[in-house]
Amino acid sequence: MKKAPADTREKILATADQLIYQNGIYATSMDLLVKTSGVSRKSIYRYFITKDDMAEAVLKVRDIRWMYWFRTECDKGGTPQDRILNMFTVLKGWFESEGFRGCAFINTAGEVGDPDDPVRQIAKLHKKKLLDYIFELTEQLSTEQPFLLAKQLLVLVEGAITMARVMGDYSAAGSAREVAQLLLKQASR
Amino acid sequence: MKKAPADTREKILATADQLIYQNGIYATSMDLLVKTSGVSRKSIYRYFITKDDMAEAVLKVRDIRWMYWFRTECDKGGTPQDRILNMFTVLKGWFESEGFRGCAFINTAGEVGDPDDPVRQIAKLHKKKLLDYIFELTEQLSTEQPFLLAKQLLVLVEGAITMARVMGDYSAAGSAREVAQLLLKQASR
DNA sequence: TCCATGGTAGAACGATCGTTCTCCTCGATC
DNA sequence: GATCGAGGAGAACGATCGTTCTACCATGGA
Repeated sequence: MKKAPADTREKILATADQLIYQNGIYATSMDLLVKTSGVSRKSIYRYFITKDDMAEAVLKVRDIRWMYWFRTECDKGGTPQDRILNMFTVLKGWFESEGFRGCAFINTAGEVGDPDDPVRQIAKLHKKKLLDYIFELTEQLSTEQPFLLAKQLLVLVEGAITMARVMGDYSAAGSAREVAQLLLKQASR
Repeated sequence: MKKAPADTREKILATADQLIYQNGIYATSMDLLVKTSGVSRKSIYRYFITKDDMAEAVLKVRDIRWMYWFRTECDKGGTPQDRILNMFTVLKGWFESEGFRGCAFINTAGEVGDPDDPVRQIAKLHKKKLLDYIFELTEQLSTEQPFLLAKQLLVLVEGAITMARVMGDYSAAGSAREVAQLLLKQASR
């Protein structure tokens, strides 16, 4: 059975995603990617023009996959309030999962200095999507300024992720959750 | 007048600090450092065993300098409450300052995958110092659990910095400040 | 049967990396 | 005045980077 053309591309993306998430873009050499994925150099360059092009594709896929996963997990909560608080429980589970290395997009922003770099745009867009999702939730609350609340909640989410990554303090998810609880109480008055 | 031996070392550190902060450790080549600083390769390697060794020194100096600056700026507030809220005003000023590129230590955590790497330890310690400072402030409040409050405030600080860096949203400092205000109101009851 | 296609293996290119080296200059100290 | 150490300019080393190339293999449709 001949492999479908898309299979090779996906194997490249899946392997590169793991390598980039674990070690970063710079530390992921094409040589390492070839050896780890079992895909030849020629095939890699058939599907991607350059390494940067491939890194972009990897991050775009991760953006979609992560957002879908996060949304699905959080939406298991019943009320909008539950879903909002659920975000921080989901984060805690993520922190404690094997191979957790923080947010790939925050890491990318740390790696790539130029704010106009394509991968930085992807990172920016990713956080924008996250803000949009939180805004969807706060809109369902009977609060006066749901967008301001969404931004405040995003600060909590980003803070927890950053503390987990830099300090290794996974309890930051709990701290953020406590604050979120207070915010919700305040918003419902 | 012959230059004091320490002058060359400090020139290396000052130049490397700027380059690393702007572009990251990987993107800062020794070649670029030589050209930018005007210090010869030989002199650099006289004061630092390796590039990694130099990067460590750079981050250690920045840790001390940033903490001193942040502390001094925040302490201009009068009451402990003022100082705590002042943190976010100071952050906003930092975000809007020329050449702002986020927190060098969060960036380092994004660049260096290995959590046991020496530079990652420096980053971790830096955030620990920041937590200690915030704890000093919350201890002066008549609240029951000053350490928990300090951790919550640190989540807000890290969240604001991360949003400023990744999204370019400097208003995150204001969002974090609003939440901090609510936390203080809650703590003083 | 032939041939286009997608794949692997691996050599090879030029560029750049961190690091070391040689050769030269200058200024302070004995 | 001789000596020594700090520093500068730049060549050079081996390693590794991203990228391209050649050679060969396997498959499926005309």
